[in-house]
Amino acid sequence: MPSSPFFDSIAEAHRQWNARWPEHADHMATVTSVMRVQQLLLSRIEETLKPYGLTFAAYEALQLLAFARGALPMGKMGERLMVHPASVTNVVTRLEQRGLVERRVSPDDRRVVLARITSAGQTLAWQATEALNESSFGLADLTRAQAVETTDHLRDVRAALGDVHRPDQAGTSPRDLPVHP
Amino acid sequence: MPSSPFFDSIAEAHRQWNARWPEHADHMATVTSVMRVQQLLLSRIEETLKPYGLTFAAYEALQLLAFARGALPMGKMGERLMVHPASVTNVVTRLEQRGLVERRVSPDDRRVVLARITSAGQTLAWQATEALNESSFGLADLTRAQAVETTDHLRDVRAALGDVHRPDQAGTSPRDLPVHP
DNA sequence: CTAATGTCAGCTATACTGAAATAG
DNA sequence: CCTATTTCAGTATAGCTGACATTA
Repeated sequence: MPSSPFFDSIAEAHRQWNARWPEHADHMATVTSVMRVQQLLLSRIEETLKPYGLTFAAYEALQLLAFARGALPMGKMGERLMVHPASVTNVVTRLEQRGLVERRVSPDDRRVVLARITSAGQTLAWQATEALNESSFGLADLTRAQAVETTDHLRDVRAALGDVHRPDQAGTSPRDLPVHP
Repeated sequence: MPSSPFFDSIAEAHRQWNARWPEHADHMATVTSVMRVQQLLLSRIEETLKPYGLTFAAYEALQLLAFARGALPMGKMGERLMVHPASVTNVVTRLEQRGLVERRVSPDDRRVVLARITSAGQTLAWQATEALNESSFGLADLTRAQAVETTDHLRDVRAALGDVHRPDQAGTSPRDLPVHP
């Protein structure tokens, strides 16, 4: 919760940075803004998900399987979600204990464990998604135009972070998944 | 449609959402973008901070005290950092054990505990800040103009989240800077 | 043989809850 | 008596490391 309604702590931090390190203040402010928005959004989203017993990480894993046709290898889930392999084991185990997901060994490669969503999991994923959609993922006060613009700018940022290639530069350089360096 | 080896998982998610819940796909994409950027940035930043033995949360607390003239009440730190009071106790205790921060009871209100940075803490905070500035907080590939634009858009988002009230205030984003180097 | 996949134990850190202690 | 501030114990989760078994 914000301390004072008319005090923007990020603007304040930008001022202080600008007085000392003016070359770096703008990038600092961008990073701080991202962190703050993420914190606020995560808080709202987890509040929305709480009735379904899901954290956002658990929801992301479940929704990934809900969209997937058939089963996904654990490793593939880690790539898509950009989380550590051990974290995939962790979250899938908890979903499995609740009967939302099933594990089975791949017949093609017996090292591989496939995760598949159950019908109970599909039902819960659908309900949780409905709730998130109803709340506009916490951004109900943002117009769709603002949402699109923000996503576009964040695509530039993701491009600078190597997460995506700009639409105007097709297939030029490598992509490695920054999961664990 | 050729399945490009460089596919944007956020664009992919937006496409899937749009096929099912077109009213909500744009907001979903914004939230997913914020989460992804935060994840990538945090990873880079914590890598930069690792030589100093600081997590990003610990750095934020230390830097808050480095900017503060004198001491800050624990509760005030929690407000500024937007973290739970128990988390403030947690991080300050760890900083105190390393001699970077000192606690003392406020003479004005003996319920209040004041935290003050030590000279060792000031030195470490300065070094860590230098390292972060040098790395442009992980955003070296982003121009300053892009950084400013992104911060501006995220201010709209923060306004929609109640984090700031008047987005049209001047002085927070220097628009008189060169647009492109 | 080496490499890949997933799991496990163990560690650290964050974040919250509810109770308690102290002080205003 | 009531409220405010901080701490503490306990719980849950996230994320990582290193070791390991299994299999390709």
